[in-house]
Amino acid sequence: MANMTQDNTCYDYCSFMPFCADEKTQQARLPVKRQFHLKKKEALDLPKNKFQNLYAIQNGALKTYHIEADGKELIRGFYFSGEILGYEAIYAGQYCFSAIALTDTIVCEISYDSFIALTQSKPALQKHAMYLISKELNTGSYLASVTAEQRFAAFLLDLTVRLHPLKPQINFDIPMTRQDIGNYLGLTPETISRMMTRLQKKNIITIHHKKIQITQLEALKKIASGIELT
Amino acid sequence: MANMTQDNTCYDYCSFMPFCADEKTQQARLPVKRQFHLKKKEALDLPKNKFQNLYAIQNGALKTYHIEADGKELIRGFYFSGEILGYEAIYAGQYCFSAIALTDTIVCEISYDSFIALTQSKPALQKHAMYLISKELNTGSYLASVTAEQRFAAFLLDLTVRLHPLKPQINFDIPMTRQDIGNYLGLTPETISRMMTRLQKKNIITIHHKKIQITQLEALKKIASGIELT
DNA sequence: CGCCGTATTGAGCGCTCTCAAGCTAGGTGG
DNA sequence: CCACCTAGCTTGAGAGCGCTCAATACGGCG
Repeated sequence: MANMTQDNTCYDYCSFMPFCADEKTQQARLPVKRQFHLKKKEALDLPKNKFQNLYAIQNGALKTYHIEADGKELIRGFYFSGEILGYEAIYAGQYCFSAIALTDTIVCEISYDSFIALTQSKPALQKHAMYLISKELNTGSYLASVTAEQRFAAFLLDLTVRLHPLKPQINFDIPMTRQDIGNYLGLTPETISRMMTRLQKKNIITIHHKKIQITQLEALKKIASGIELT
Repeated sequence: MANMTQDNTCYDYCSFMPFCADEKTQQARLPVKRQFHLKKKEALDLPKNKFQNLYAIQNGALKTYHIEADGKELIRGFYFSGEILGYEAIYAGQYCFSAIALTDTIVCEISYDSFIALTQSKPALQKHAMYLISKELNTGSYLASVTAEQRFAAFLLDLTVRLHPLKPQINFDIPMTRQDIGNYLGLTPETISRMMTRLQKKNIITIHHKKIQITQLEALKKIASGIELT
């Protein structure tokens, strides 16, 4: 059962659970090949030059990135508890990115072939698979927003939902650095810092280091959607 | 056979062909519900509030967009011959965007349920389906590029491949307006125009209105990847 | 306690936007 | 067939947002 760690700590939610456990029998259906317990800043060991596994983040947070021709790191995305990493690699047939844990993280390795075989047997599971990958097509749509404030506000809203899939939280720890946020949003860490101060001065959020509280959720949504309050 | 129009004009390629015709028997497998012959600027009729079809662009070009809270149009993507529109809507259960033809375009409407049923029967087809949707996850990755010149160069390279899937072309007609390109890349039409003149002055491309020729492909790739030549 | 990665804040610059004016091409109607 | 008309494109000048560079402060970890 993928949402149960080896030390029997039970986590609430994994989008991959329908593939791992039968609703009635609670029997495992999709075997977890390996389970990684990554420390903060530890890299996820992805096979070179061949795609063969999907990775379910059971608990924690990861970033994926790759190094550009000019040597700069480019962050492609963040993955949190219950999310699946690896769909992008199906097309290329290999993982054209690296992944690093942002906090201590538990990851389940799942064979893509067994995954396909399992969805073959159950139409409902295949629909769920399509649902999950379609969901990923919709992530990061706010990267198209124009201003830095808009993009950053949308990013915070994204975190409220994705860090706690079962119940959105307005109080949480930001797991990544200002640099990572900036890289992902196409901004500099200085700009992220300035946006934090600006939103705090507007009494929309409260920030202490990694801890953030959203005090005016609706105002934040308005900023994210481009409706500025003067 | 989905890559054959009603007037018997045969087009070279459609990524959905494996679903429509059996390689050996050439028999139709996935029925095309409706075929739309859209004139330039004509909207594709998408069902409201329910997702139930995928749309294969048999020939032509479309843009998808949606209207932001502040009333502005935001272009989400372009779709060309052989590409499939609709995967993003699986997640939300509805089409949260509109689609408009950029040129005269032929579109095949395919039932999502029959599509799922067909992939159930053939593992190879399901893998192909996953391959196609994974491909879409990788589109537009260059939107993260920093400078306007980089993004525009990458956009041109994208067009060389996607406008002619069988054989990349360095001579082609740009099907969309400067405004559409700018909107998609997060730039203004003026900036697009300026980038065109700049690349032309560098003797990397030649542009006359909609007609473009890429005269130095490698130089364009270098610009797209951030390696500037001084 | 001291170190180093991370974060904040400020000053000045540059890329892209905004606004505006002219230009081009294609379509329409007389 | 031509004059007009309009949407789209080009080009220029000035403004502003976010970047660069730099100095300082903070905090986790040994």
